[in-house]
Amino acid sequence: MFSQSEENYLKAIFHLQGETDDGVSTSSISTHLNTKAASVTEAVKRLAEKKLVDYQKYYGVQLTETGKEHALAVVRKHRLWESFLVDRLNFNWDEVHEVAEQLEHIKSIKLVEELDKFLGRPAYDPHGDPIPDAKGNMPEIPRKKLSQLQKGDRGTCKGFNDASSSFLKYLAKQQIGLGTAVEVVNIEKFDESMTVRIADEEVQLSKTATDNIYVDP
Amino acid sequence: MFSQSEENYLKAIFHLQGETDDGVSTSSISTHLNTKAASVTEAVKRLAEKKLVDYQKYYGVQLTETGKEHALAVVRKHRLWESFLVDRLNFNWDEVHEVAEQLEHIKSIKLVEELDKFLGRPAYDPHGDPIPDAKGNMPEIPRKKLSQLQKGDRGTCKGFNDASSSFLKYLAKQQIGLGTAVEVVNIEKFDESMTVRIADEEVQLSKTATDNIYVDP
DNA sequence: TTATATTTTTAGGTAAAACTAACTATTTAT
DNA sequence: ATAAATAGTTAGTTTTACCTAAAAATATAA
Repeated sequence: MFSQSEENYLKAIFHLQGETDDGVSTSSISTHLNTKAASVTEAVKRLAEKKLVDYQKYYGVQLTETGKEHALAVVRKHRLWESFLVDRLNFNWDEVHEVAEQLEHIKSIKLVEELDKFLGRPAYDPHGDPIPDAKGNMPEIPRKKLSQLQKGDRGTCKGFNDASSSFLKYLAKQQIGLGTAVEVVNIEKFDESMTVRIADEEVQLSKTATDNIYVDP
Repeated sequence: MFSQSEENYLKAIFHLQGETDDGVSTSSISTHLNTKAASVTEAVKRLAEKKLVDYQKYYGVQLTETGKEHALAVVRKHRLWESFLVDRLNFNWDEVHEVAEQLEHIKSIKLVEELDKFLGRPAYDPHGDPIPDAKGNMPEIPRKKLSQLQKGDRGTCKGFNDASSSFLKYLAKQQIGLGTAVEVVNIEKFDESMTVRIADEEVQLSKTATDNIYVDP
């Protein structure tokens, strides 16, 4: 089995890897996990020894097949627990992250399977992110960033990219949540900030914000 | 906050302390936690430094008020999670322990409170053990397992833990039901099986069976 | 293309939590 | 009451996972 720390590294690398095929840098991992670069180098060496990542000095890391499977298993648990907290325990979707960070490390295959069944095998978590199935397959959804919409376009919020609690609180304050209907009223040229209409209220959103909000047309 | 290891020590000391007022011995803790006595001495020193136990070299440890509160909080979480696993996730009562050992260390006051509410504020866990409330109070009359009675003790059956049909058939065959009066005639040392008198008949019950029968004195 | 800046790694240190082996205190039995 | 047995503690290691400071490699800019 793997330690919590190892699982956190796998997850971080998974998230940072994204679509690209190049290695994930030491510093990006250290930023993501709030540790120092030196600690990352050590951790990554341990992971490489265990064949969970491919690591080349000075050129970053990539998950191996095994590493990716494990990362996906952790992501699956994280998102299932978030669903549980919101759907069954009355948590708000912006206060589940830290707790799910702990719960995702619980080791029990039966627990995950039964939790999934109990929740009705949800495809998306409360943030709109897809939940991998037991084999690591994600449901595929076409998602657009709010920042990609044009003036006059309408959409429905389907997910949020940045899971930081400050961002989630910001969204809550603006009355934006999953399923919220938005209409682009105006886009400022100089900073790409957006004025959007939400239930007859007009709200100003920075490019940073609209980059992190996913919408369906 | 306290580490998992520290919480495990607190819980072990709590369980070993029982009713008595004398200190819990190093060796009993090491047996309970499957560690070595030397490790316990070290751990206990750390706990004493944090004012969670009173420790006198060579004379064992006792929980302080704070230590006891914390131990009870962990016990509460453990038993709530066991209830959740059995009542909602279709676990059998004999496969929940290891998972609950992990879940009991999750840190979130809201989680415990909401879980308790979600489960309908149960008074007993699936093993029949009382669940402390948020303040650390246990339900008044804790139920006893038949296996906890001594030779010569009498009791009345108040409930059964294992609801499997094989167990219920077994009980029916032995003429044991709700309200049945039992008297402990003998306890075998080597396998803890019990001879009980039920309406002038003597019956042999395994430890597995007596663990699943609750009695009032 | 060389100098500077940035990034990454190495080296050395710390703390928690376990271990073994050796020593010390307490208890028990003759 | 003293020796033997049992129990508990100390000392010295190990592993994991973090850190800082210094060195090395890579990237960038004049």
